[in-house]
Amino acid sequence: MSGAKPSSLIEIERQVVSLFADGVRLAGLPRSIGEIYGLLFISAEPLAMDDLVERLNISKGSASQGLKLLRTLGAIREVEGPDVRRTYFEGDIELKKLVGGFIREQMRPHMESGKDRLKALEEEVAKEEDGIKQEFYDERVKKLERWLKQAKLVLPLVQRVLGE
Amino acid sequence: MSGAKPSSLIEIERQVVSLFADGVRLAGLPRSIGEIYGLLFISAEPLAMDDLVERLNISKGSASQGLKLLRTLGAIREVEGPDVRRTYFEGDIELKKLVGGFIREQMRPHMESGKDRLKALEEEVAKEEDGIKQEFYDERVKKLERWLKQAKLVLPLVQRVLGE
DNA sequence: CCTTGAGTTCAATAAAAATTGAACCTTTGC
DNA sequence: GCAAAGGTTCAATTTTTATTGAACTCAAGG
Repeated sequence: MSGAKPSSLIEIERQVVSLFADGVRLAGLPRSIGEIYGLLFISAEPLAMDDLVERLNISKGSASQGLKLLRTLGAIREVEGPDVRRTYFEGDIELKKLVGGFIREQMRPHMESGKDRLKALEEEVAKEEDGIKQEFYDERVKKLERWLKQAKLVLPLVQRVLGE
Repeated sequence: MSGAKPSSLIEIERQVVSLFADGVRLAGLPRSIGEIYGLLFISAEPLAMDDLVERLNISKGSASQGLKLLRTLGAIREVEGPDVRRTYFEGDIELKKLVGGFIREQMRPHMESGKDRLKALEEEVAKEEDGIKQEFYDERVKKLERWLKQAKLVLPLVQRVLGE
């Protein structure tokens, strides 16, 4: 009953956590991911999983999975902390890196599979007997291929612009 | 029992519909939106709501709501069709316009509200008594403001690049 | 080796989001 | 002015997604 637990959040933290919780939704990520990143972002000291569980009122499971995803995105980093038994984390606050990780992990895979599916579609169009229809379908598939190419062009550009 | 209903989709249509159904998820939109847009995209003739309901096996409600959203995004266009009583639609196939509509309708509003929330956060930080902490929080808030500015910078750039 | 605590996994559950369908407008043709 | 058809709305339901929590692994200390 001695060390007062610094549980729950102060108003500033609450606002930042909520801001990120909503923010990540726009990237299709679950709320808890945003909460975890948000608290790490606004914390001067690195935090261990237990801190996140306690202060955000989330389960050990959520915290563990959230930290895993954030690590693969390169959004957080493992650092040393007061207790050598624990793994501590701090947020990476370079927008470029966050966006880069998101593009690499969440967007590229979709685009790759899209490429394959377009290929299959092309083959299907080749089978079409009606010449008029075939030409129309072919035009549309070409349009899709152009879209994919443009998307591939834009992503690195975005990353470059975010690199200050 | 005379006019055979051209219900369900041919393989090419099925693939395109499925491609868009998955594709729009990455923009956080519901599957049915992608299906509707996909079928319009791959149809040479404009379609009315009833056609979508029948061929995609979705409810009138979904079709109506889906068409509404796609119209506000500027992704589809109302056109004349064989039956004067009905409203027919065709897909707009300019990527620039699709992305533009998405940015305008789905991203800008979030960014606007983000601006307000950052303002509120700034005020909260101003109340912080501990000077050291205040400086740290202030730095982070400034970082967030820079992020927002960069996002505002990138969006028009993306739109411009997609303009061929 | 046995205990303790950090961290992971995953089936069960809760929460959120999309979809349905029936009731309700609205316009048109008679 | 009313029947019929296109279209919309929204509460109820289904489906999907996120979260929990209990059982587990693993490493370190005694």
